[in-house]
Order: sequence, then C-alpha cells, then structure tokens
Amino acid sequence: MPALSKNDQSLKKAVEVADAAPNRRVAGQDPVKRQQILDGAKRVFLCVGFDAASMNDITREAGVSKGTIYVYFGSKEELFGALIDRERTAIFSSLAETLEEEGSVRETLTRFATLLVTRMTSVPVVRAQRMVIGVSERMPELGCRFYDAGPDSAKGLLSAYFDRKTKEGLLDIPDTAIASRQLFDLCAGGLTRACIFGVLEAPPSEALIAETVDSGVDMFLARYGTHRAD
Amino acid sequence: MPALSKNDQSLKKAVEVADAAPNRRVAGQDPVKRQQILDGAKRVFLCVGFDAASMNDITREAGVSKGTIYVYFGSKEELFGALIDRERTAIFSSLAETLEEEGSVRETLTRFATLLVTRMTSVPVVRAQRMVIGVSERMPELGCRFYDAGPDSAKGLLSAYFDRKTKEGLLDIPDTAIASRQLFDLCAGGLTRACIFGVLEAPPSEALIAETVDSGVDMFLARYGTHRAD
Amino acid sequence: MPALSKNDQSLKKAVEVADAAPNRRVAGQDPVKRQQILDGAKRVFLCVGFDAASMNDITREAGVSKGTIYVYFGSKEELFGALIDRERTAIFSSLAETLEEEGSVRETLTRFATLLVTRMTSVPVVRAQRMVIGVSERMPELGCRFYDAGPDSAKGLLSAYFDRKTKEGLLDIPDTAIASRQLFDLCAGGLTRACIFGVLEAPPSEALIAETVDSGVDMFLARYGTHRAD
Amino acid sequence: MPALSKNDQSLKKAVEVADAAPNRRVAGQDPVKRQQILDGAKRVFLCVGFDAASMNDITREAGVSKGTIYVYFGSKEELFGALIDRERTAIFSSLAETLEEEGSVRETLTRFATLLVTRMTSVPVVRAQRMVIGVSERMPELGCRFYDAGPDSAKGLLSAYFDRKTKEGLLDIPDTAIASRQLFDLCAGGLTRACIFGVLEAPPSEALIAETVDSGVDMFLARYGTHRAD
DNA sequence: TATGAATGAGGGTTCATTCAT
DNA sequence: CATGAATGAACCCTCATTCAT
Repeated sequence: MPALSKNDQSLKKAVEVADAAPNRRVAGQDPVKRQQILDGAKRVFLCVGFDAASMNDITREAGVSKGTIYVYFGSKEELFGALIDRERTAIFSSLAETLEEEGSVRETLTRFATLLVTRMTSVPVVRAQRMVIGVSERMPELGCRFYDAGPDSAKGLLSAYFDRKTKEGLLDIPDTAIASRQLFDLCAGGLTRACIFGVLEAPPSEALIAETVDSGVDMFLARYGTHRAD
Repeated sequence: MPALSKNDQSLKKAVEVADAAPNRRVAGQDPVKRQQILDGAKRVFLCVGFDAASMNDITREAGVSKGTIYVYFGSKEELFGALIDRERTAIFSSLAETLEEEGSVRETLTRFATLLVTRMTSVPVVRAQRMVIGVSERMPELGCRFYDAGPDSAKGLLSAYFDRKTKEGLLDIPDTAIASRQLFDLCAGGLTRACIFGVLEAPPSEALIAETVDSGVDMFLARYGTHRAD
Repeated sequence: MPALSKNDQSLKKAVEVADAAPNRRVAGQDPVKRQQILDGAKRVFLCVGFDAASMNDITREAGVSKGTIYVYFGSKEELFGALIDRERTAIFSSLAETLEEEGSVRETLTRFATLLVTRMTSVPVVRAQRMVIGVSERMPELGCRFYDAGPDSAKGLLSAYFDRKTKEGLLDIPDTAIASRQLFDLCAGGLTRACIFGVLEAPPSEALIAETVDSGVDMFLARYGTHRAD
Repeated sequence: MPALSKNDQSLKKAVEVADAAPNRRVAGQDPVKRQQILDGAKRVFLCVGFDAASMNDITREAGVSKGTIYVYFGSKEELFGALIDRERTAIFSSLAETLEEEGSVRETLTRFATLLVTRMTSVPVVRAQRMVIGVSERMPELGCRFYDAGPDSAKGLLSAYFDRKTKEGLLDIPDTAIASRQLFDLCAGGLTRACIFGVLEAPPSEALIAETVDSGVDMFLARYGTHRAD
C-alpha cells in the first residue's frame, strides 16, 4: 500500500533523526557511542575501582579506541564523573512515587524504605558507592554530587511527606529533617554500610531487609507516630 | 697483637649490640622496626590514599630501606592491611569503659554514642574508612576485618549492655543485636556517612554531634525504654 | 543511448561546475585553498615549531578539514616543506633591486647588507630557520633547498654585482664567489647566528645592524676596494 | 702473612674508592653509568633530534632501563641539556693553546681558525648545533649556554690575543670585540652554516677549509694588519 | 640481614593518518 | 571531492618489586 508505505518511511526517518541517528557524526555527540563508552567504563570501574582501572581496559571493554574516549570525555576523571552521575540518577529515580501511593503511614514508610534499601544494597550501587568514596579525597565534589542527589534527595522526599502527615495529625515530628535522616539511617544505613565494607558479600535477602525495615519503622513510629499512624 | 685485636673485636661487638637495641634481630621480627614502618606508612597512606602512595614515599617516611619493608610485609597490600588492623584496634579501644561508668541509661548511651561518633568522624578515621572502602573490591577481607572488629565490636559491647539492662528492667529489648545496630545507625551512621562522602568537609561540631546523638537516644528510648530508663 | 546519455552527463557537469565556483576542482589543485592551508600552517608552525604543531591545530587555523589537507599535501612533512619553500621565496625576494640602485659601491653594499640582515634576523625568519635546521636531520633536502635559494641566491646576486664592478675598476676581486660569501658572513652571519641560538632575544636594533654592516663593508673594501670604490 | 695481607686489602679498598668503583652504589651518582646513558642519548639525539628521539630508544641504546635514566636525569630535557653541556665542553677545549704557540700573526690566526672550523664542521658538532637550534625556541637558555661557552668563548680568546698584538704594534684594531667576531664569521661562519643546513653533506675538505681560512685571514689582515703583521 | 639501584610493564594522554559518509 | 570521527601506536614518566652487594 503506497501511501502507508510512504508514511512508514517518513516516520522511520523522523524517528532516526529524533534518535540522533547513529550515522550522524558530530564529534563527541553521538549518544549511542557515549552510552557504549559509559557501559564499558562501568564494567571496568565497578570491577576494580577508579585507580586500578586503566584506560586501556576501558578501551577494550567499550569496544572503542582510546582516542574516541578522549573525544567524548576529556580525562579519566571526567569519564568517571559522568558515569557516576548517570548511575546515581538511575538509583534514586522513581522513589517519590512510593510515597504517593495509598496506605497507612506504616505501610507507606515500609514500602519506601524497602525499595530504598533494596536499591542501595544492589551490587552495582554498592560498587558505585565504593568508588565514589575511594576517590572522594581527590574528587570531593563528586562525593557531594552523589550524596546530595542520592541519599539527600531521598531524605528531601521524606521530609515533605512528614510535613504533610504531621499536618494531617498522623505523625508528630518536631524536626522533619532530623526525622528523615533517622529513618534513612535506621532502615538503609546499616545494611548499606555492611555491603560497602564487604561484610555482606551479596545483597541482603528480602527477609533480612524486611526485618531491618520493620524494626526501623517500629522504632520510628514509637517516637514520632500518633495513635492514628497505623 | 693479641690484646689489641681482642679489644677491637669486643668493641665492635659491643657497638653492634648497642646498635641493635635490646632485641634479637630475626628477619621481619623486630617489633620496633615494624612499628616504625607502620608509622611511616600511616602518614603516607592517610595523606594520599592507597593507590597514590608509593613505596618510595613510605620508605622515606619510615626511614627504612625498601628491602626491609618487603621483609616485614610481603606487598604493598599486606602492609596496608597490617596498618588498618592496627588503626582499627586503636579506634575502637576503650569504648567499653564508657558503658561501665555510672549513670542512667540515657546518660550512658549518650556518653557512649558521643565518643563513638566523635571517633568515627575524626579526620584520620574517615580517611582510613575511605581507603578501606576504596580497595575493598580488590581486598575484600580487609573491609570485613575492619567492620567486624570495628563497628561490629562496638555493637557487641552494646548488646551485652542491653542484655544487662533488660534483665534489670530498665530496657525492654526483644532483640539486642538489632537494637545495638539501630543505636549505632541512629547516632553514628549518618554523620559518618556524610564525612566519608565528603559532604561534611570537616568533622561535625560538638553541637551537631550532641543534637544527633540526643535525637537518636530519644528515639531509641521511645522504643525500648521502660518508665525507669531515665 | 547516446543523446540522452550525453544530456545526462552535460547536466551533471553543469551542476558540478556550478557547485565548484569559478575554479575547476581537481583534487589538490585549487591554488586558493592551497594558500589558505599554507597560511594556517605558517601561523601554527611559527608559533610552536614543527614537532609541537599538530595537524588538528593547522586544520583549525586554516579552516579546512583534515582530509583536505592530506589531499593537497601528502604528509605533515610535505606540508612543512611546501611552506618553507614559499616563505624562502618571500624572504629573499627584491634583494636584487638594492644592487641596481645608484650610489657608490660602499653605499650599495651597505644598503644591500642592511636589508639582508634585517630580513634574516626578523622574528619569523629566525623561527623558520630554526625549524628548518631542527628537522634537517630528518628532511635533509629541505635545508638544502632553503640554503640554495636563500643565502646562496643572495650570494649569486652579489657575485654578479662584483663581476660588474670589477670590470668597471671599482673593485678588484679575484674570486667573486668567495668574496660574496665573505660579505654575507661578515654582515649577516654573526647576527643571524646569534638570533638563531637565542642569544639575541629580539631582532638586533638598527644601530647594531648598522655598526655590524659598516664594520663588515669597511673590512670588505679594505681588502677588495680600489681607490675609486667610495 | 698477616701484615702484608692486611696491606693488600687496604690497598684494594683505596683503589676502589679512588676509581669510584662501579660497585659503589649511590643513586644517580655512578659516573660510569652516567656516561653510559649520555653516550646512548648522544647516539639517539644526534641521529633524529630532540623531539623525534624517544626515551625508549635511548633506553635501548644506552643499555639501561628507563627508570635508571630517570634516576640520573630528571627529564628528557634535563638529559638533553646535560648532553649538550658535555659536548660543548669537548668541542671548544684546547683552542686557547693554538694562540700561545709561536709564529707570525698570520700563521697564528690561520692555525686557530683552521682548528676552529674543523671542529665546528665535524659531524657530531654539526648535529649538536642543529639540535640546540631546534629546541632553542622551547629551551632558550640551552642555546645561550651553548653559544656563550662555545663561539663566544672562542671570540673571547681572540679578543685577548688581539689586544696583545695591538699593543705590540702587529695589529691595529680599534674594537677587538668586533674584530674577533669578524674573524670568526669570515673563517668559520659560512662553512658551519652550510653544514648545519645540510648543504655540505660531509664536513668540508681540508683544502676547502684552507681556502676559506686563508681568504678570511687575508681580508682580516688587509683591514687590521700593520706592515709588521706577517 | 638490610640496603637501594635497577628493572620494565604499565600509567594517562596525544596526534598523524585513514576512510566511511 | 570535502569532511572529521575514529584509530591505535607511541609519547614521557612512575613505581612495585627484585636481587646483588
């Protein structure tokens, strides 16, 4: 069918252009190649850390030449920073939704904390945190960026939620900033730290996460909950 | 000339013995030299981190030769591990005493937690943690050793204290292992993490520590305290 | 079919010609583009020298693409050689005229030598000489070309002038080739060498040039001048 | 026999110390190894110039490891500078003596200039000059050092000689600094420049040197000689 | 036994050249 | 035909480790 066929082609072309078609060449601007490099870098950095990772390894793993990497990223540090930014975004995305869904305060906090700790203790996230920490002496802004947009943003979401629930009379929290940090520390802090130090070789089991989160939420509500929290 | 010759030899030996201090020298067994090497290594590692520290720097700082270091420590990694073991011991020493001193449960926990977080967030300890984490991908057992004998041992002390106070009726804790981890996370976890990521450029102020610890102990006692806890 | 085919070809050619602006485009034959490349190369080479100049810099400075440069010049070395040839021509052009103008032998030689040494010691010419010398181990023919068409051609002009003046009885020169080299060395050699070695950071002042040239011409005429030379 | 045996050993030790025995190890202080490195560097630098010479090539040519080179010389530039200093010293040594020997002014100047030009146009000296010139844009002090201690020192010797002979009435030179530069330029300048540019592929023949020097001295004495100069 | 000079693989980065577009 | 993104060898230099003394 000619007409449709024509439309199909137009559509395809439009999509390609929208996708920044792989054949369009602008130095250091091809997003596919950029992701390819970041993927290779991720595999190498996650395995051995920043210092022990060599640009040669990344070259091999990413399947691009060394020169190409330097077109997209000015230095090893810049490449690392871009990688961390990308990963951090993925880690902490879509946490907010869990606070919007219906349910009691206990249910909501449990749901939120469970998702948070599951992510924070996943293998790649643990490795990412290790790396960021490992270089934070030399690249301090990287640690800040990771922390601010990561744990801190999670706490920001919580604070807003606490404000809301305090107004509704379901919680009674004098300082929501402190409270959100406490919930974070209680539920996610310990397991994350255990993973980061390598004490837990694998991510914690669902049961362990549940136990930890439940204990944490118990304690949190014992302190801040009103009789209507459950 | 016999007499003179004998004197010469005696003199020489005496000098050697004097030089050798009271210790018998067996390869890699002189504890003074071992400490000397570790002291030098500490200065260098803390300043620049594991990867950036060169054995030449350590050699210079320790005042011993390269070969000697390799007699005492088989590799750079082994040296680093030995250093971390020594430092960890120092960091968590004498915490137990704070639980033995008199005072209410609240006072005791506040005292313990304040000392703990002060140590955990001191500059050298933060650096040590960063380094351990940074290399834990390559040296996994190092992180475990640090964690087990560090945070975990602190929790062990707490658990024993909680058992005692639960028996005395001052606390009501169903699972003291969980409770000790919770207290640790509430009081020390957040500030330590902030330091490790470099968000806090300097150790937290006494006021911030006090606020954090007080909030944590408040919450802890809201959950586990009996009417007799204060 | 001939007719149609012919038309097709004509059409195609017409389009090509239209596209190609007034110049016929044959690979590497557009003299304007060639000069454009050489101009860019000159700026870069003079600034940083042969080895430190990157083809990327030249590309940027010349405003043409990398591939285009390689169409016009087979390699970096070839490009450099072409540049030097062009510059050399400019450096030693219009020297001949100074020998044609009227004036005594002393005046003429002084005029000629002053112009010569001024040019030889100008910043770009000094840099060009340095570069040629610096690569002459790797590109021996380049040095020859520069020398033959440069200093040597100047000497050629002088020789002819000496022949003329000897016939006129104003000079008495048994070997004009030797004499022209001597005048060159006396007047231009020393200052040029000082500039090339960097002992003179800037080109010599007019006064220094005058002094040098005057001393040189003095000596020259003391040897070769007749009583009628002045 | 004890006594003799003892003497033998002492003697051996003394000799070792005097020779700076190859086995005496002080980092970067073994003069034999230092010369070995310089010899290797000389071969490589002279062949391809500064930029094109790679430290790996020098490593191979010198028969020492890369690390060792960097113990003796902090960088490629420092190594190059040391090499040039060594060569320059050798080039211009023992020129002074030729001015002390007996003979007429003409004979003395001819002797001095012949030796000077022979050295300046020898293959290694030509190559050394090329290298120094090639890098003088980036290492200006190197060119100065070479020039000052080289050509300039030769001119210094000449000036002193001219002063002496002027006092003796054999020469009549108003400005001996200018005169010495003139003699240098007349006799050595042209041939040296021809060699440096590669126009003369091999050092000039003895005949060519003699012709050049004779013409130069002729002219020099025509200008500055008194009737008693020969 | 303690020393430290020597090793050489490997570090991050640059750049002349090529070739698909 | 012009373009410039991609290549990858080669650059200078560092440093964990060894071993002759």
